[in-house]
Amino acid sequence: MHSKKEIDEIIRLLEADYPDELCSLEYVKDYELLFATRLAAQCTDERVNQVTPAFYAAYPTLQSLAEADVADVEKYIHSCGFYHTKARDIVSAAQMLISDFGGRVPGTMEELLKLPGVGRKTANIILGDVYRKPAVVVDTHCIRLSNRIGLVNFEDPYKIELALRDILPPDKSNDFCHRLVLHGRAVCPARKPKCEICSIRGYCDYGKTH
DNA sequence: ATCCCGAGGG
DNA sequence: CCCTCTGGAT
Repeated sequence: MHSKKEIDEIIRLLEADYPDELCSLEYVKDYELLFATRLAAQCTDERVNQVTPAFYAAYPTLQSLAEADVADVEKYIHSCGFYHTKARDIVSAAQMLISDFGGRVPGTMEELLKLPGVGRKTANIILGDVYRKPAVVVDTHCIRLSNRIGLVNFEDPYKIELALRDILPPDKSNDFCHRLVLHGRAVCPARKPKCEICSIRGYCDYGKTH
């Protein structure tokens, strides 16, 4: 169990470690972030960034994506994995954005969750990064690090989202989740975490015992 | 064999 | 809760 003072210190240390470049997905338009996030499911951001330039060049508008042939979209995103589902989701989400949301990415959780292939994680990315609303993004890194640190002791993503919403200051939760991702990649991966160089080791249940 | 900024369905 | 969807890197 961590005190509020300890939580604040963890936030501060991670801010110092990762001052900027919080979002590692490259995008220009809002819907590009939405679809890049969909592509990032069980795939590295690095690989997503590798395929999106050619993909968005081939389909430069939301309308062109809505009219796209799913099999052709699959060719561009194939290396990201789950390409049948992802291609279908992207094309039908593009259609729904046009038909139901005036061609704009909506700014509420309820509306975002109506889009095919958009779950709470993707929705929170949009709420946080596009609309600058309080958002808790729970992905594989957030699950692993918040458990190792000892902020939570369960794996269910929605339960973690609710727990972190209570623990973290609303105006800092989104950036904090981004930094957990960066820290997860650089210092605290699933295998062989580098506790010896970790800035928050003293506040981490796992780090204190390893 | 395990992991990567998950979502949907049973 | 479980399972499936998938390629690429380690």
